[in-house]
Amino acid sequence: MYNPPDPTSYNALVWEIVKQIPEGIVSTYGQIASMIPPPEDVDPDQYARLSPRWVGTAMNATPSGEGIPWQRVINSQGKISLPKGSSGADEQHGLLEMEGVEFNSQGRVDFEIVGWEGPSEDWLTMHHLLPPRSLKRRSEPPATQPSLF
DNA sequence: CGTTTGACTACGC
DNA sequence: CGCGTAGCCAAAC
Repeated sequence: MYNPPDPTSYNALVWEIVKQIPEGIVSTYGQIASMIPPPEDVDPDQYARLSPRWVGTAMNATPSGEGIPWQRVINSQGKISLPKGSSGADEQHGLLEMEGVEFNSQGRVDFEIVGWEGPSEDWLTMHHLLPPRSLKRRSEPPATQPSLF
């Protein structure tokens, strides 16, 4: 994968966003990446493909003791991404269950129930970020969006 | 100094 | 549901 233009500031931004995830709620690498605007000199498509991995890299470098709820970031399949059986995966699973997040028999959470909707519009605007893409992949998307005008 | 390997994701079988 | 693939950088081996 290739790395973000400025890994240091990118990581800090990722952690800042992760801090906004409420207890008992989870987000995904891709959803967090979708809030961070692509640099102007980067192809949007390429950015969309690679940025989730940058978020993963940022999470891997999460500093401890700064109140960053790293456990609330899982993959798009609703599963924990840390190596299965590793102490890290066990810890993440435990912390989430502690918050009331439930896993089914296949080790997956239900985004319909615990999926994050993202920070408030105000917070996003304040930080120059984009609205996150929804975690719920509905087989039946809203065909007709009520006109706002 | 050449290879391997990433806390990812969407998509096809 | 599980497995393989592309993406194509850079740090760790």
